[in-house]
Amino acid sequence: MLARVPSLPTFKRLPRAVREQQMLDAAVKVFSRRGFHAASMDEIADDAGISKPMVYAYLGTKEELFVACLHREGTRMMQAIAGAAAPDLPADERLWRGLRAFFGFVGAHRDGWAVLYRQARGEQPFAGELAAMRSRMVEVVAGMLDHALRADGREVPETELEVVAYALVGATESLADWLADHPEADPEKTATRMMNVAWLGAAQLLRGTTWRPPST
Amino acid sequence: MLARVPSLPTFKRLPRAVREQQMLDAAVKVFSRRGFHAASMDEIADDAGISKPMVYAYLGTKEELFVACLHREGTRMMQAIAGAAAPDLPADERLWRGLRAFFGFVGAHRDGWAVLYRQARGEQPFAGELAAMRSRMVEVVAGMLDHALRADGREVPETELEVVAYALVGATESLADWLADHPEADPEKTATRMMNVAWLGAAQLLRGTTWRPPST
DNA sequence: GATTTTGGCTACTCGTGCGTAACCCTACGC
DNA sequence: GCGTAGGGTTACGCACGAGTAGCCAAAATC
Repeated sequence: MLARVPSLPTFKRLPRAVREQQMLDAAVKVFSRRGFHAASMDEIADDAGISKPMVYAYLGTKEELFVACLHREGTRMMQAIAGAAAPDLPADERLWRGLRAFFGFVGAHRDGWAVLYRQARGEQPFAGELAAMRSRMVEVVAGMLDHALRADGREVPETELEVVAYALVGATESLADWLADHPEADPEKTATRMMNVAWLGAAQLLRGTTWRPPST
Repeated sequence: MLARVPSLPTFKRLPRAVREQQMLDAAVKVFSRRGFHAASMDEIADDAGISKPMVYAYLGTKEELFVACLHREGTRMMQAIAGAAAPDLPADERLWRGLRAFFGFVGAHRDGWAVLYRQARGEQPFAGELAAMRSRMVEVVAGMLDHALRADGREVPETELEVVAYALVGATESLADWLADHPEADPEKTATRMMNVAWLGAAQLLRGTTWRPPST
């Protein structure tokens, strides 16, 4: 019925690896704008300049696609940070470098961050995935604090450290959200601010200063 | 076809106000467990012990229902906090009381918090709603810092304060998540930890101490 | 130059779940 | 004692979007 146009030379046969990246780019973009559920596979395929079945053929179902996005972006981020923080530097220097790398990354991948990390927090199937990454971050930060403390001859129960680390990571993520929402803001400056909050507080804690609740 | 049982006395005619609360309770519960999209109106209605059309009649569409949940829980939380923090106390005392009230609330409404605030972060239609609440919190915290600073004769640009406040609020939310995930954890203790991170850091800032990036 | 592999498409099926039409019955006001 | 408003129900329409069947063509490969 359809007068099949005999393949108008849209000749765009590309190798799988390339197409997969295009699809992931499109997926990140669409997921970030619409949210996981509101995003449609059709729109993603469309945005990638390809048809839906190809997406299924290469990256699998919608959930698998989202996880693939999460992994790619997460790995990129981890690498950016790991590459910046040499483990033999003093704690504040390491923290500073890590933060700078982190905010630099978020600044450069604003919607990648916004899309995935913001999305993944809510949706059940992915919350675990994300939580695992966050855990690794918390671990690293807690390890750093612990290291600094021991070097100072002090020791603090693990749970305590973990909670503090959790708070710091949370604050950092929060500022990342802020950064993602303020396109004109400077990542470097944001990192400095975070450092102010985190380090001045952490320094006190490392020194052994502790705040105590007033007798109620 | 159905042999209609002539109204077995399930007699459960309740006034609108009551049913609405039951529905909201059920909605909060289901939304928090399943997430906004995965939650079905049927399940909510079921859980509230009522039929679906009643939910539509009283609370409107799914989105409207969710917003209603957000509002109820948000208002409750705000009241809990506002009731605790008298405005004429010193900054640290106010902060402490606010945090204690906050974590107390989250501890007592774990799934209310988890469900709504965690959900609302991701979903486009509600992100705004949530952002507005967060803004009010940030405002309050920033105002507090500003107040303390002025009393000390110092002054700091508004944006700077806002970002610091944002980080503190973020850290607090993060610990709230942690608390919601750890049923055995003590809200009071969590509040103390947060106070340690926030106040020891903030105190330094208030004193005028500032961290500066090393010359790269 | 034939064959197989790989990249690609159009056009469907089918489940799921929101929202509603149409109807029922009890309690209260008068 | 009777009408009516408000609490309640079942059973459906319908749209939307994930995932698929089936087919085509251009490169590799032999």
